[in-house]
Amino acid sequence: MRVSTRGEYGVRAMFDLALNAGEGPIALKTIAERQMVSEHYLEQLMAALRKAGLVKSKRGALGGYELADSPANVSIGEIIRVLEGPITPVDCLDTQTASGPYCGAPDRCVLRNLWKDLQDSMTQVLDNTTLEDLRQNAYRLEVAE
Amino acid sequence: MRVSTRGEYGVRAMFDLALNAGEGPIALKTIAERQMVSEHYLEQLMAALRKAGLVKSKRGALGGYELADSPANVSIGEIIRVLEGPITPVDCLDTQTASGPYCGAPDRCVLRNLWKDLQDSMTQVLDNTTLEDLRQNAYRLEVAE
DNA sequence: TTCAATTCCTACGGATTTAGTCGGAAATGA
DNA sequence: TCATTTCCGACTAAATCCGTAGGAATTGAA
Repeated sequence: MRVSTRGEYGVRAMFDLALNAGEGPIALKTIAERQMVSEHYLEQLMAALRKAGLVKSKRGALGGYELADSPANVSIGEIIRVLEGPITPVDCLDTQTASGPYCGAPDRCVLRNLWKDLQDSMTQVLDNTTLEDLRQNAYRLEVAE
Repeated sequence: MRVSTRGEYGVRAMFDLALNAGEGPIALKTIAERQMVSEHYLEQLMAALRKAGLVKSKRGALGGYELADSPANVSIGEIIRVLEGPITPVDCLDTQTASGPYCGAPDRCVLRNLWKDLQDSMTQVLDNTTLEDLRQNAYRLEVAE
C-alpha cells in the first residue's frame, strides 16, 4: 500500500516547480539538489512527465523544466498515474480480465466492492488535491510561524 | 498503490472463514481450493494470522482453522496490517525517523500532510469494514438474484 | 496400535520490480 | 567555440514478491 519513490519524488519535483512557477525553466540539477534526489533518476521521471504533457522542457544552457499548466489544473492523482500507472489496490478493478472465483462475476463480487471502496477513497484525495492546494498550504504554514 | 497477494488472499481466506463461522474448523486445503490459491502459500498467511490471534487452529485429523472472534469484531484493516505491515503510503508517517528536506519538520511538511490525508482515507475504509459487513453484503447480493 | 489427515516449521529459489547508474548524443545561450 | 543542459538507451544491484520443498508433530478414527 505504498507510493513508490517514482510517485513520491515526482510529486515533490512537481511541487517544487509549482513553488517556482512563472520564473522560467528550472534546471533538473536545481530540483534534484533541493529535493535531495538522484539527478539521473529524477531525469527519468521528468521524461515521463514531459511525454504526458505535465511539464515542458527547454534544452541547452539556461534550460530546464516548468509546469505546462497552472498549478490549480494539476492534481496529484495525475502525477501519480503518469509515474506509477493506474491507482488501484487490485488489478481486477482496471482490467476487465476475469480470473479466480470472484472477478468472474464483478457485480456480485463482495471483495471487489471492498477494493472499489478503497480505490474511491484514495482517488477522492489524490484527484481533488492540486499543486495549487499544496502551494497554499505551504504559504499558510509559513505565515503561521 | 497495490495490495499484495498476501493481503488479498488473506482477506479472502478470512472472508471464507466468516461465511463458514460456527461450523467448526475448516481445513486449509478446503479454503485453498475454494479460493483457488496455493495451499502452501496460504499456510504461511494463516500462520501469521494465527500468531496475531485472528484465527485459531486445530491440528490433526478433522483439524483446520476458524475465526478467533466474531466476524463483526474483525476489520479488514487488522487483517492487512498483520499480513503487510502498517497501512501507509510513505514510511515517514509511521517511523519518526526524519530524512530529507521535509520530514525533518513533520508539522510543516506539506507533502507529509498530503500523505497523511491519503492514509486517513484508506484506513477510514479498511478499519470500518468488518468481515460481518462483507458477509451481509454477500447475503444481499444472493437474495437480490 | 496403526494410519491417514492435518497443522506446523524452516529453508530455499525464481521472477519481477524498484531504484537507481553510466555514457554519450543533441540542443542552446553566452 | 564552449559550458550547460536536456534527451536517450542500456545496464545493474538489491529488494521484494510469490511462491515451493520437505519433513516433523498432532489428532481422530478404524
